[in-house]
Amino acid sequence: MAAAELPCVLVVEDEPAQREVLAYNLEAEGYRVLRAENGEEGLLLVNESAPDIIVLDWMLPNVSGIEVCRRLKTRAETRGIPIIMLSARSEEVDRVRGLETGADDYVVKPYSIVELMARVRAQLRRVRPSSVGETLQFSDIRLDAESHRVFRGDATLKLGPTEFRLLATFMEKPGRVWSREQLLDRVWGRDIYVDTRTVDVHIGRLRKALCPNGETDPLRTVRGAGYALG
Amino acid sequence: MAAAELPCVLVVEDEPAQREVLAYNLEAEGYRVLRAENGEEGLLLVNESAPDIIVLDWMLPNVSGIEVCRRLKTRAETRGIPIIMLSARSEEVDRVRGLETGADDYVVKPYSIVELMARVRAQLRRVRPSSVGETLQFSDIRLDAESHRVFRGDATLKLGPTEFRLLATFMEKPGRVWSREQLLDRVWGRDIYVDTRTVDVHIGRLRKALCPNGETDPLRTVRGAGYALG
DNA sequence: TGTAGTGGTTACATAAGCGTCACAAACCTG
DNA sequence: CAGGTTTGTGACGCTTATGTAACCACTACA
Repeated sequence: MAAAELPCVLVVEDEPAQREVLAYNLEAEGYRVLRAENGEEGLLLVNESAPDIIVLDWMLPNVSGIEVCRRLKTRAETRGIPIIMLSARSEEVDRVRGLETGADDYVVKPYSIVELMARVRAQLRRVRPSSVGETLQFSDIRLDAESHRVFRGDATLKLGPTEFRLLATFMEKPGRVWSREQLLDRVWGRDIYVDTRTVDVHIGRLRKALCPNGETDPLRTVRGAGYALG
Repeated sequence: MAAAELPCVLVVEDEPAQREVLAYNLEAEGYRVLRAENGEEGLLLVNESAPDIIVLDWMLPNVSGIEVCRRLKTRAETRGIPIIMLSARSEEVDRVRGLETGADDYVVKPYSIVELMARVRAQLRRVRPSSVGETLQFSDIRLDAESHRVFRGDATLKLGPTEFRLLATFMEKPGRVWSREQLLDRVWGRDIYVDTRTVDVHIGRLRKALCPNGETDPLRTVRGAGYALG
C-alpha cells in the first residue's frame, strides 16, 4: 500500500450538490477526493483507502455522522484520522456532542468555503508534519503559529516566547514523549548550554499558563524520560 | 511454547479448495498457516496456538464466521488479534455488520489474492511492529514506545520506568524466556551491579500493574530459567 | 535611567521509585 | 514426607527525579 502523494480527503455527504461543491473545492486545492453518500460507504472507504482526513456531514441516512465518527475514533487504526464535522444545527449542545465524539473540528452550515478549506489544511498539517504549521490543535487547545497566539476553549492564553515554542513542539506530535535534551535542542537551540533542569521550570510555567482557571493539566510528566502532551 | 519466528495466520474456511489456495499463498508469503474448516475448530485453534491474525470466512456451518468474530472480539485475550472477514455477499448491510462485529477488515469474494495478501500484511504490521518506536501488542496489552504508554483493553495502565522497560523487553519477543541476568543487562544496563532477586521484585510489581482489576496474569515464571510473556 | 518582562539558576520540599532483606509459599528430589 | 531450593511479596530505608518559589541578570523601551 503505497502512500498517496496527494493528501486524500474523504467527503461523506448525502446531498449530491453539497458533496460536489466540497469535492470541487478540495480538488482545486490539490487534494485527492473520495466521495461517500452515506455512513456505510464512508466507513468502508476508510478501511479501503485510509484517507488522511474526513469531512463528515452530521445528518446522514441510516448511520449518522456522529455514529460514524464514534466508530472511527474507537478503533485504534482509524483513531488518528482527523474528522471535521459539518452540521446544519448550530445549537451548543450539538457542538459539544460533536467534539465529544472525537471530532477534531466542527463547522456549522452555512460555512464559508474558504474557512472550511483553512480548517482542512490545519488538520492535515497536524497529522502530516511535512509542512510548517499555521494552526495546531490538541483537545481544547489551539495554537496559531502565525499570530503567535494560543487559545484554550474561547479564552486567549498568555504565554511567553519560550513557553510558546515549548507548547508548539508538544503540539506537533501530541502524545510523544520528549526528553529534556530533545526539548533543549528544539526549543532553546542546538548549541546553547543550559541546565536541563531549566526545562522543568519552564514546564511549570507552561502548565500554569495553560490552566489559568484550574483546567486539567494537559502535560504529562514521564518520570525518567521527559514530558508529553496528552 | 516457543515463540514462532514466523507470523502465524489462522485460516477458517469450510470450502477445501479455497482454504488451500489461501494457505498456499500465505505460506508462499512466508507465514505459518493454521487451517480450520469450521467455527468450532477455529475457536479451538485460537486458544491453542494464539495466531497473530485470522482470515475468517463469513459463511460457515454451525457457528458462523460472524459469530466466531463476535466471540473473539468480546474476550479480552483474543480481542487484539486482527480478523479479516471474507464474504461472498456484497450487500451493504453485511459489510457494515461485518465491521460492526469487530472485524478489522473485510474482503468481498471474489477477491484478488494480491489484495488480500496486502491486507494481511497491513494488519500484521499494525499488530507486530518489527522496528522500534512503534506500538507493540500482545493479546489485549498494547505498549506505545513513543508516547510511553501501556494499555490493557481500554484502560491505561500506570507503570514505573523500570516496569515499562521490563514489559517492553518482554513484548519485543512474546513467549521468549529471559533469564534474570539477561533482563538485568537489557533493562538495568550492562554494568550495573544489582542483586538478581531484584528482578523478581520488579516482576511482581509489573504483574500487579498489569492486572489492576484481576485480569489474567500474562507473565509466566519458568522455574530455574527466568520469566516470559505469554 | 527606570521599569517591566523574560530567562536561567539555585535551593529546598516532596513524591516517586528503587534495591535489599526477611519471611512465606511453592516447588522439586529423593 | 523431609530437606533443600526457588520464587513471591510486604516492608523499609535510601536515592533520585521532579515541582516550585525565589533570586539575580539581561534586554528593550520609553
